[in-house]
Amino acid sequence: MTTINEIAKLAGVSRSTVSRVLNHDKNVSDRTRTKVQAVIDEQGYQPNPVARSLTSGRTRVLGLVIPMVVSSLFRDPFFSLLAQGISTVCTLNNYTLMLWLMEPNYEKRTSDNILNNRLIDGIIVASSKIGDPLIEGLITRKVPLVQIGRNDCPDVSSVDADNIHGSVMAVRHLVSIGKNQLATITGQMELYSGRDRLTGFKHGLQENNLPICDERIAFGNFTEESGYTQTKLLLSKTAFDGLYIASDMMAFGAIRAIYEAGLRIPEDIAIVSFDDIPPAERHQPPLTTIRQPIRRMGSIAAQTLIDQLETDDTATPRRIILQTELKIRETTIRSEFSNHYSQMPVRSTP
Amino acid sequence: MTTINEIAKLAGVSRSTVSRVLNHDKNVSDRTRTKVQAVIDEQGYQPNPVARSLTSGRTRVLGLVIPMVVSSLFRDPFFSLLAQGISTVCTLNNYTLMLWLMEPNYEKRTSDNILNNRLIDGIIVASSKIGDPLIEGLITRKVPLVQIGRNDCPDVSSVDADNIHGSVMAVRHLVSIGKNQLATITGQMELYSGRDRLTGFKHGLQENNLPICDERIAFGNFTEESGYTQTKLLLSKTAFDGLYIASDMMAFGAIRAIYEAGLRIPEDIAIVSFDDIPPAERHQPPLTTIRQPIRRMGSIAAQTLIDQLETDDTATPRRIILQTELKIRETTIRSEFSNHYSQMPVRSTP
DNA sequence: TTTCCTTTTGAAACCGGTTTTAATGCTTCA
DNA sequence: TGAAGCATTAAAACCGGTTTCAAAAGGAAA
Repeated sequence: MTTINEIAKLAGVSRSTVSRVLNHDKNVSDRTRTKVQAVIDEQGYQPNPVARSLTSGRTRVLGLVIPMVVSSLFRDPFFSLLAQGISTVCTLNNYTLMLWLMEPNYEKRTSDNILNNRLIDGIIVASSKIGDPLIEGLITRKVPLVQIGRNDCPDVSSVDADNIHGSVMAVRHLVSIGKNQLATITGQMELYSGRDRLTGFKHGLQENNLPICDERIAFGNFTEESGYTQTKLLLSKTAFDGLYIASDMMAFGAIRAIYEAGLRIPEDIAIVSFDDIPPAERHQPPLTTIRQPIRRMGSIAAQTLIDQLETDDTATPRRIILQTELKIRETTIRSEFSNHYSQMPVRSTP
Repeated sequence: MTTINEIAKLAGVSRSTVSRVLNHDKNVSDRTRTKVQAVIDEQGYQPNPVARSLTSGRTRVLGLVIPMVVSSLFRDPFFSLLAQGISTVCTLNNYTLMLWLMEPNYEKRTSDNILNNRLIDGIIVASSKIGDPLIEGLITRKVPLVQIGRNDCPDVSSVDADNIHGSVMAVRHLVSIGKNQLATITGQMELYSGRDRLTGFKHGLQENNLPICDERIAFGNFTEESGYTQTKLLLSKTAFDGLYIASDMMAFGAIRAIYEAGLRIPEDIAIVSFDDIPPAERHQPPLTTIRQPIRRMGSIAAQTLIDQLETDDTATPRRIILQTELKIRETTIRSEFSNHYSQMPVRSTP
């Protein structure tokens, strides 16, 4: 691999000069610059980023941590979309992305790896648990950090969707279509997104003078599976005509459970969920859901982090909250042309 | 951040000695070793990996490239599972993972970034297109490489599922349940996995003395969407009682199309797909599919690459082909207790 | 032509490690 | 007691860049 010394020799200058040309330093005469640049181009020379990093202290590498609290979480398109948003911004800014998937089995180990890794300029942590030691560690070590999802610590930058307001909108919508016995299935209570969506649900009930009944609150963990089982649980112990469920994935499970119970959607139970991942629209029936701009959250987080790094201002935290949007589809309002399953053959006798 | 010099000073030795202790060099007296180690532990000193890399030429970073030929591809759990497998092996071996998602819009740009990036010791490329210039570039630059998915070049290591044999099994199964008018929807022909599954399908037909009819071959691209549209296309132009479709995601689309056409599964059309991603089993109806061990492909690829790097033997390519398995579910054989949709309410009149 | 100032360039120091080479100290043995 | 041999350690060179500092070159003014 060619080094700066060889380029210097070929161009007949010192390596300081080559370095200046590489870094667009103005203290180089035009004649020298063109001469050196010609050699660089001819040799297809690229400076060694490791050597560069050693002096500059910068690597142009960002870290992305995705805790797989439940390993199946990553199957959820949420993280794919997030990664896409982040990756694109990195590419456009000539950064590269280092990925850590935190499997529960190796949580401690991965966490240590991340903390001891000095290759990254900054890090994005997606939906970490409340009080996650990794976050504490990153803060102590002053690693520039942007969290996806809100956090308590006001010193940390974060990008989040307005979970509370989104949830209020969900309740309003259910009320507006005449539902008044509302139940909810929450996400994980270890995540702010899980808590906030429950808080918003309660706000919504209060706002509409509806009672908050504990037996109409079931606790899920964002997985399809938990959506299914918690819906069954709710159905078994209480009556309700509207369900606010904290993620689309869980809604898929809920719909299964509701159909298996022989109930109609939305006539018997209307459902509003949260996320609006791509399959939400394709699903039968298509989900009414609170859309959060997942991919955009990723790109904004990356852009924020890069801005902080490039302006050398990692001290002042930036906290960004993105608005959500109610997407009305057929789990709350049956469209005129809707035909959930109506063309699907019902099984003849076994 | 503490450096080796400070440790040396504190321990009252030269930095060479500290370096020896760090690298478990035997030429250090026990007395000195304990003394130095004590200081290291006390200070919580970790050597700077960038500086280390500069001399060692190793970074302990692996690259992972996921071309998003269709941007929606990454929504497919295939890549999530693959990434999981790779990530776990990296963590266990103290490697870190650098991720590139190749968006079609920035393909050239990303490709250049990857090629000019000298931070990685080796790279794993997942389902690259046939003749992908990135691969050529990596080979020319002698970057240690493992491909997920087969390739023509015998010099490159690869990990692949046995697409051809798996497809033959699919046909055998369809024939075994009495189907003899078989159609197929292929994956992308730019991918070996797409081609091989078609090849296997044809082998299967020949083996069973069934004709190969061009109008029963439709060309998809692995997306749910293409599964839907290509199934409609097939239904419109030919009759068939068995469908071999090259991915689970496409099968989801195909099922939609078949139900919309008012046909029964598996009575009118039986379906075998490929992959066995997690939703395949949960789907209604659950998919009969050829299982490929996706996560394991990822971990084997990573382990192979790491082995090659650590044994300094990146010259001899290793080509690994993993066996597939037929998972029989309800898109080919209705179970006794099956109840596809039978409990789901059919829409009353609008 | 000389002087002074501004550009431009090269030499040297540095980033934080590893590795080679040379020096030191300690044993061992004649 | 002195020389040889070995284990241990320090000094120095190196990895491939950037940056500081000083020197050289060039140009303008006197």
